[in-house]
Amino acid sequence: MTGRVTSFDVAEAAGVSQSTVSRALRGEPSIGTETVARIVAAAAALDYVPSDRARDLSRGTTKRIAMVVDLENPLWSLLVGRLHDLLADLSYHLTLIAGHPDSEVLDPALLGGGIDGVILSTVALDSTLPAILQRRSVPTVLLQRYTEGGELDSSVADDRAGGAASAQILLDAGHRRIGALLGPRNTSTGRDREAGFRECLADAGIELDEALVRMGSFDFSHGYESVSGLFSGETESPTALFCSNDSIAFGALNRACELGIAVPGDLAIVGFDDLEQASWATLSLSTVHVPFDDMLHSAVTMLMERIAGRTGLGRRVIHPVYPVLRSTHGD
Amino acid sequence: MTGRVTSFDVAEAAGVSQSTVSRALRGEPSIGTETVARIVAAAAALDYVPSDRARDLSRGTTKRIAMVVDLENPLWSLLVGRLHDLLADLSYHLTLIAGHPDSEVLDPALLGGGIDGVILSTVALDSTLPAILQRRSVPTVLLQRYTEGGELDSSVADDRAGGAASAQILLDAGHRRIGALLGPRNTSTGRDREAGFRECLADAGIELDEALVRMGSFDFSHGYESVSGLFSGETESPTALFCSNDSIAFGALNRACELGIAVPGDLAIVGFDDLEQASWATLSLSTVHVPFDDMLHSAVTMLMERIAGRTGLGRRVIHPVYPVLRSTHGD
DNA sequence: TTATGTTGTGCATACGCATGCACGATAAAA
DNA sequence: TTTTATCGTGCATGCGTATGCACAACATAA
Repeated sequence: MTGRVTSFDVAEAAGVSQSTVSRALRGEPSIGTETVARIVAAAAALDYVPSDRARDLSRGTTKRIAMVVDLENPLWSLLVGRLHDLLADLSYHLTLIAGHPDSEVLDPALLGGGIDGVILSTVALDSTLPAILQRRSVPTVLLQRYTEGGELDSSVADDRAGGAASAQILLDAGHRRIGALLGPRNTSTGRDREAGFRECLADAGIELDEALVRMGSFDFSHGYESVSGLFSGETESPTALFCSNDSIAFGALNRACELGIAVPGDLAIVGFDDLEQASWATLSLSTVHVPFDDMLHSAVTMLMERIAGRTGLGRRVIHPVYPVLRSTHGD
Repeated sequence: MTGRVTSFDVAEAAGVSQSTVSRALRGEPSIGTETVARIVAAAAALDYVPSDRARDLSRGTTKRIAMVVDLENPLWSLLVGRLHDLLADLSYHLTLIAGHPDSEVLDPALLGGGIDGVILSTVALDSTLPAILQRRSVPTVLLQRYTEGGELDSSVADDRAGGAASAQILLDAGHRRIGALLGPRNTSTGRDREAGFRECLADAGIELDEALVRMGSFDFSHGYESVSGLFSGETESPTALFCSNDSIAFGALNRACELGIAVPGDLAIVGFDDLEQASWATLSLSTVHVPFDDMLHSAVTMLMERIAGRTGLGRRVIHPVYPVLRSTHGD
């Protein structure tokens, strides 16, 4: 069906053997110049296209990387887009696989040898996936989150420092009654950003009112609904809100807008990630910049090393973050 | 490397032949219940995982679909995310391939039989890709745009009607001096949306001032920069702006915000696509809703039919669109 | 002239699962 | 008891490319 024409057909047309065709078309230097020319001509004439399936089986490699992403989290598109380009430069293709931090469904495609490596960006702290992949010797890198047992390479942001930086922004702006819309504690990003945030407040001697803290997923609706709750009049509302990521912050921001809560006048908001939209004038979100490009770059580098055969314990690359002051933090 | 353990090993452990293992594990009914049990046990004991590579070669199929997307256009993430889920339900995986409407680079992966089908969402009207894929009998569907020669199935929106609807929104709001930030004319979306828009204005007897028309790509910066240009004071500015998609509209909206141009007071804006963010209170973009879910659904349906062997001329499914009035159109 | 390289090709086989066909065994029908 | 199904398995081969090894042809050195 696919490649009706095989290398055997080309071989016959060119009057050589199949192996010679294979070598010639892949540019092996051992084939005579004239022979190559003849083979190339024959291949062109026959409209020959090598079978990827056969090549994959024969070479034991597929030049394909799987990325496990959380499709609920808008962040994935940012990561995937750039990753695609990075991999394309290395002649790899990208296959998408959905994964939620909670559901531990292991896509069989990850173990069947249909891919050369995996990039995990949705793992929970106690995820079992990493261990499985490792046992099966599937080259794997953790992208944005890490797990408890540090057996795998990981490329992450300095979430703790970022959480602290975020708190500092609000403190510097004079806020004392600060709320927090946090991400899941079973993710390193959720946990560390929270830890950094709390630490900074504690260092400043500010007590965090737990009534102003909301746990939720890393998405728009968490921010949206939390603001509804915090401003329902049942308790005294915060003057500032730390959000564990920009999506949450956008949700908060928009709900505040709907409720007529002035930002940052009545409510300051800081996010985390520095998504593209954060810089839009209409939103102008103060946030913490996460260097996704750098993170992706080292993730890919480490993955390639693993594919090339590097062994040994996991390496953890932590990328620095920095605050970006725009309009929503007050001051 | 990958699956050190093969079906031969399982066969030996279970005391049967390799072919029986293959049949048993795939649930062929012809294998005795007890034998199956023995094989399953052996497979589990040996930690056997079938080789996807070998299966692909042998079956002549890969259960993998490639989607060609334009990574510059934010729309792709919306499409890809949902497509992934639709395909997952059918046990297919999604592989991403970058493509620009202009550059006609044909990724060799599309022809090598490494995928079972292709969804093209970035084609230009005169693209040669469709013809190539068709000649090679690669099941293919055009997603959001179509091409001149209607040989392939396509699932698109009623862009012409949408363009008209958009113009009507602005006319109804009383605008007469209307500008337009259009997408590329070598795409069906760009051309048809423009055509519908112009047609509607013409029907209403309104003349479009070509000085207020800007052509560009379907992205944020087109909108952003065009507003800079239109309000540089060199010519009389428009009171309303038709944008060929939401990304352009967001660019326009944000630039207007920066320049202190009130929307919709000084400038009305309508977009096209109805991206998620359009509904955010902070943006509240009036736009034309495109039913991406429906479009994806029929695209996938048609693709599966082609993979199943349907032949014949291309079918074109046109999905209706409708205006969504929010806050930016004036009124 | 014999020994010693080079260079260019072909042969044979590996890769690991899927599957058409044949066959032995047990059961049902004659 | 012989015939005809039915069921369960194994054998052999296909899928199409990659590659180790052998070898012939021709060149260079001794």
